[in-house]
Amino acid sequence: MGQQKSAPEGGTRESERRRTILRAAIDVFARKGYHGCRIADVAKEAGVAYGLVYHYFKNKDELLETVFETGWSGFISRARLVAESEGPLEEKVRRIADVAFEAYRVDPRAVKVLILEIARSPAGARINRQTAFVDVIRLSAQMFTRAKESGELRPDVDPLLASALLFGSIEMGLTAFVVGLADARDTVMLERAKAQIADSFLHGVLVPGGAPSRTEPPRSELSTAEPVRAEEPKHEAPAEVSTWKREKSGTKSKAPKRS
Amino acid sequence: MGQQKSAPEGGTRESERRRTILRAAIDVFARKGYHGCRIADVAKEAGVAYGLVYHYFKNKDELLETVFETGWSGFISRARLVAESEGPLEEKVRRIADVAFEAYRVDPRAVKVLILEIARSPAGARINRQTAFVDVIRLSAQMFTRAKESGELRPDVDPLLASALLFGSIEMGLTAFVVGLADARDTVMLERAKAQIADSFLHGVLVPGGAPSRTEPPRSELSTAEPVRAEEPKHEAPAEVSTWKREKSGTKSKAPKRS
DNA sequence: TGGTTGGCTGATTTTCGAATCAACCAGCCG
DNA sequence: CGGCTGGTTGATTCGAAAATCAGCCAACCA
Repeated sequence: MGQQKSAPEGGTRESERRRTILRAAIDVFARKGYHGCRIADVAKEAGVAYGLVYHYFKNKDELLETVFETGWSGFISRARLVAESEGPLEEKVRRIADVAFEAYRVDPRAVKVLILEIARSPAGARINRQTAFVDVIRLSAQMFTRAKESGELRPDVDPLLASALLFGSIEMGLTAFVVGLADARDTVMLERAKAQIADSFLHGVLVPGGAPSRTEPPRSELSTAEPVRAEEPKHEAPAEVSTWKREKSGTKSKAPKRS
Repeated sequence: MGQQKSAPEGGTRESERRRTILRAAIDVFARKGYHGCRIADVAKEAGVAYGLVYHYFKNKDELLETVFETGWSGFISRARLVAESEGPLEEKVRRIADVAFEAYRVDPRAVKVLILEIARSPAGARINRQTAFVDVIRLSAQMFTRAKESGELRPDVDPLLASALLFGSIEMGLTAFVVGLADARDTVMLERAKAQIADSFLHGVLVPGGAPSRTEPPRSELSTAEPVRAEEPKHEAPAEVSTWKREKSGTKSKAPKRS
């Protein structure tokens, strides 16, 4: 593995390959899941030789780890910027939701991987995935603590929990799209979702009368026009759920087909 | 997964073994995750021979599937009962939170498996863990739709999304405990968490003044064309930051140690 | 133009664990 | 008692895919 890249200049060119592979990894992971794909799939997607993947990444785990850090660090730094900025809590919360949804808009597949493969990955125990999540939660918990001190937040609200709830809402909101519960192509829907998340979260958390030192616009702003779309996104199969008949005997249950 | 011999009686004795294995599977999955453990681990945990696992379960997938269904079915039926009952929305929401937290109190490890293993769906989509989850969301979405019709719910709230947010909050709230962010042994904390979840969710969703039984809320639609969001999305730049520079250094990587 | 370097290749080796299976044993029936 | 039945065992098999490695070749230098 030595593969010293002591050569500083060639870097760019070299990184290009590396990035290509990383990009391919994100796409493949998003499509088949981390465990459901082989390094060969990633290599093929990237259009490079199998071995090259190992030239740039020590092993499959490191690949996922890198995908994670790459995507997550972006989100975290943006979120931190917002959380530590000055301004009313309400605005911060909305901006955090913005950050999350914007990330999704820009690169839905990357977000999908983060949410599906990493956010809940139990294996994360050993690596810092969970730690990373915990970090964001703590980060925003501080934001809430400060808001509480300044009287913007209801005194009976626990900062840490509030923080967890906010991100829980955001995550689940995104998950709805990721999983296909809602149509991700529907931009309006995305906007509305973002607004509703911040909105419903805030009104349960903010001091009813409005924060002291800040004139808050009368709530609302949501549903600008557009009647709520019929609430039944019919597409997406009903899923056979209970109908699920294990059987498949012959077929090995593992991954059925590859590529 | 009935498909267990047609003989209904012998069931009990035989099931005992089966249950032991199932229980062991839950524990092991909770500890190392589905992919992170081998059948051998489950067998050892259960104190039975390796081969016996295959006597009761067709394969590893079916084992997880069973764990999953077993756990979900309980929660789902309870939740359905609440969702379809009569009464004010507020009460229903609180009871749903109750159900979730009670499940956690009774068997935290099982809940952990459900929560952590939930959204990951094998590409093949053969196992629908998420389907069960989606079902609950749809179920409660119906509850919200009804509440909306009866005027209990703000008209500008999307039922499906509201449903997702509720469970997102619950899930993340529980996750905080699962992950150790909050001390799960602290009963008071659990109670408070449950209350805060329902509370903050409700206050952002319920019609402020309480719900008259049938009055279509006159609440003029939030005027607002769109003034509010002053700062608009800050056009997040490239999602993937470029901050990454990580060197592959000697991150450990694989997980050499197996128990 | 010959030599050296290093990104790159992909067949080969190794690892690893799911799934199988032949044998074992306890109870039961005739 | 002896033979049958079915739960139980764990070493063995076997496929899949992770990781390695012996070189290839293009670019660059002397």
